[in-house]
Amino acid sequence: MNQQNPKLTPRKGPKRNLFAHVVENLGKRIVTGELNPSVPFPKEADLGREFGASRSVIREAVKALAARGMIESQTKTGIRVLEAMHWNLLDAEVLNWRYSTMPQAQFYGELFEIRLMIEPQAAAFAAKRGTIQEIALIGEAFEAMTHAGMNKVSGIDADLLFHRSILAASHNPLLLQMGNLIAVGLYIAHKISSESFVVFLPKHKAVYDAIKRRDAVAAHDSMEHLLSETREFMNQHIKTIPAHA
Amino acid sequence: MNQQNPKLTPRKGPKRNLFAHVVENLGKRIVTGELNPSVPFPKEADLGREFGASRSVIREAVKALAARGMIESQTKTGIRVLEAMHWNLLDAEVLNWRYSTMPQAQFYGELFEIRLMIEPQAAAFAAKRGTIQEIALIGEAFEAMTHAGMNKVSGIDADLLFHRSILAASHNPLLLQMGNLIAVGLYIAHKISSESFVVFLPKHKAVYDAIKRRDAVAAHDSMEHLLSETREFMNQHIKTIPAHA
DNA sequence: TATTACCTTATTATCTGATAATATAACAGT
DNA sequence: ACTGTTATATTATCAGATAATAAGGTAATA
Repeated sequence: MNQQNPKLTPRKGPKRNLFAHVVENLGKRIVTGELNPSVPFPKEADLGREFGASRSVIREAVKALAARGMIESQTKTGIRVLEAMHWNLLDAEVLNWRYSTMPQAQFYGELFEIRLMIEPQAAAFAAKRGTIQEIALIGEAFEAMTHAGMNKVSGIDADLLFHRSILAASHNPLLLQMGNLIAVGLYIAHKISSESFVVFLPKHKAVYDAIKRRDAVAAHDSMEHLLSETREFMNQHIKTIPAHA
Repeated sequence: MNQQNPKLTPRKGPKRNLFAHVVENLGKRIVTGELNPSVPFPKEADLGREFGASRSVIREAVKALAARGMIESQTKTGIRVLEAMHWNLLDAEVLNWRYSTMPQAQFYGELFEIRLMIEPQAAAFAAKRGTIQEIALIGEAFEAMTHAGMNKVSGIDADLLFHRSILAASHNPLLLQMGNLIAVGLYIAHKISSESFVVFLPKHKAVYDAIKRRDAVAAHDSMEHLLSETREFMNQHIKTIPAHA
């Protein structure tokens, strides 16, 4: 009965998906530190008033954030933000919230540090353990990259698929979790420089070839090389880009 | 009004925390594959009947699982389980569900592969970037380990704190996420062999000393050594243990 | 036959207004 | 100062609505 008035929310306002809107709004406020463990968190009733949402929606949103380790809710005590060390930073949404509220270079730096720890070893595992079918999927992703040309979206998709296929071929389910991280990384990379993945096609091929011929050491090193070069390339371009949207 | 009857749930039954019980029950059924993308997921109404819970509780539980990437819910379509690649496997709860429903050795193997990728480099970063205060915390955690003696719980706590402090000193927030993974790993390790962390005290000290003297290479190598030795030790003991509880 | 437009329906999304449980705070008694 | 009791604010759960939406069926049309 509250937010329905079209004059109050004339356009662009969160019409449907109230739940998602509340989650995103609170999530972003938490990652920016506007809501933090030290300040009192709004009560369910306050949130309902603020968003013009019923208590059900608010409670569901609170549970969704709690499942990501960002808040905790207790009878009588109310809701409170947890320390950042408890957050599920590899969750796709949390990654996006952080990305959209952090200095681009810093976020990108964090991302690549992890990728450099994970992906070379994952490539080595893929070379050692990947089935023929799994390795064929890596090849298909590479083919898709070559055919994407300058098409940005399909380029990102293919690039992401390439890296995800390697994680899948490594036969460690925990590694697949890193896919989200790579996805955000690629999104940023292509935003910074759309031709980046064309430039690095040969280096992707080197990784694929190494995996295909079961050369774990070469797979490791070529992946490490690809990532280092990409990071270097981005560091040179990132300063030319103003603060992102 | 349904499950309240004390005769139906005489003891041990999920009296309070209905929400947590539903989340855990569904979560475990999903990780075991009993509920998977191919089979139709129960509707909200069915779940409410099964758990003797109101729709509110069911919906909140669904949102909590959806936030972990395990299910998706859509009007008219209903709920469906997502492919495992979308799950937040590093979430503390998901880790526990998987641990309690997987062969111990396999789970432990997955875990240590990741730890070996992450922690040596994290130790190197800690040596390079850690503040004096952060490194002091690592030292305190080590002291706590030495004083824990054979006290299992405080030993695990101190051990976990030791590794977490190193992650924190690495100054990459994404690495802190790995803390959950280490926590489960330590829990299993001490279950397999309670004296393990006494045996490895000197190797922990080596890591701490290297970080304290800002020797990144030594920090990396000593952490790698500690983890490799621990894994080896566990592999020798793990077969003597029957399937866990 | 194939395609499009419309209608029906099952299911989740949201709202409203209750009662119950519980942790903090205030208070009283020693 | 300490300990036990009571009040109160807040979340937890319940119950029963209406609204929105996507899937499937049906009919009109080319």
